[in-house]
Amino acid sequence: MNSIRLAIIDDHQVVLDGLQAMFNGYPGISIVLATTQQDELLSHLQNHEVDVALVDIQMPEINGIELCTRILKTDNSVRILAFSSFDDTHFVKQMLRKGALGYLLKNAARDVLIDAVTSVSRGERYVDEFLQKQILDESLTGERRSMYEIPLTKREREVLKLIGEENTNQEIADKLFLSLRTVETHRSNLSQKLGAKNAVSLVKEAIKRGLV
Amino acid sequence: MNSIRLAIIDDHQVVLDGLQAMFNGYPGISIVLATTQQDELLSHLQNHEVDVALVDIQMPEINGIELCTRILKTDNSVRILAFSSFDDTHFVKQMLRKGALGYLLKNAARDVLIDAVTSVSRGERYVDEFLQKQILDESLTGERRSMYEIPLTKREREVLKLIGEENTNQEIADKLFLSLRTVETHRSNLSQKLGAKNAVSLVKEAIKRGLV
DNA sequence: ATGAAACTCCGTAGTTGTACGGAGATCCGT
DNA sequence: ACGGATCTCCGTACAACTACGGAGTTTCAT
Repeated sequence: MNSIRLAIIDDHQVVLDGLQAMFNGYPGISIVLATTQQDELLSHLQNHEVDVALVDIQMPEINGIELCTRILKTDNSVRILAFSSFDDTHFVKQMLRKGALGYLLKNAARDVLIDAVTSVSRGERYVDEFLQKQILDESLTGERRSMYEIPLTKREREVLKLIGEENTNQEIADKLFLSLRTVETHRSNLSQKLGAKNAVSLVKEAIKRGLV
Repeated sequence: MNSIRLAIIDDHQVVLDGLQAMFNGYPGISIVLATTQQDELLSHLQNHEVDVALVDIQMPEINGIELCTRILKTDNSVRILAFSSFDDTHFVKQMLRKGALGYLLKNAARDVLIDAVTSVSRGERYVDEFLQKQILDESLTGERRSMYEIPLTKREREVLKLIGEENTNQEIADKLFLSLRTVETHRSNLSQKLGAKNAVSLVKEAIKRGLV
């Protein structure tokens, strides 16, 4: 049985080393690439076979979902295992929909890591136990959807973004070619959806959602 | 020559493993503790000698500066090496003032890590090269101080914090036993100091400063 | 003990955002 | 082709914040 060819990308050298160390004594997995550069990963994928890519999805300047897409565009046979300390369930679902086959939290222990990589290499979905439970809970209660998940319309997101960028309603109206009143409506809808008390809550939401 | 007794705290297991791996082949440093729990670190310090503590200063629920203080309160002979991916120079300075002897970025390579731990163990300050340069630049130009650094008075910080927590001026006045007008004054001073256009800018600042 | 900085408070006016509630136009999926 | 969601716009009244500018009182370091 061949060992699993694993490529790793993370912007922190220690994490790369930590992972190498973790997999070192384990023959079933061999690390074929460990890098901090997304270009390096992509070009590697063009020239070499890789079974699993362990991807840190919260790197500066790079959007995790975007990176996921690019990886699959380069080689759609790679199984992606997302690696993050971001535990918002909605984000997890997003990643899984965008092509990741697994989602692991950074505080995972060695055994879990090996287990996850192995599962994913076989084409099986693997989601961190904690998150699984979380998602299940949310599905059951139906109600406990994270703030994050409250769906906003495209327009609302645009407006929220501009609010976060310190525009007044009038400025937003000008930029989006809307009437002031329309912007006010969107804003009011946003406030209601997000349970926001005032501009401050809205900004915080905008930041949470990565709009700012 | 005895090897340096190093304690590590970080909330991610991989990072702990990565660090252990990095120091493994190096006899000059021996890791006496690697934990994700702050309590564990503190109780260890009470019963054992530790030369250097490598501290992840951005852990959930725990404020880096606060942790620093606690460590030194437990054993003020420990040399603290802050370990973070947060590269705001003002924050770095804060940490160094609050008792950390070194500040290292998480993307540091093995050699740098060893160098840093060794220096710090000798009581020498160690600051990440990139940050050193940054700080120097800022000192020279005098002007490029990060927004972060604009000094706020205690009251102003209190007010800014409450603004960030979604209070209206009236609510802030009530909580601090001030007149509404006073709060308005503070707010106006804050806006001026921070070049804030509106509430939104203020919140962003509050977040940057870790007040929220 | 003296002065600078910080903290406190106020008046007046004007701008911006919030809270109601109503309504036509458009897009999109079954 | 129909219905629901979305997007657009408006009236009115009120709440919250901003922009000026002025001034007395602590507090604290030299």
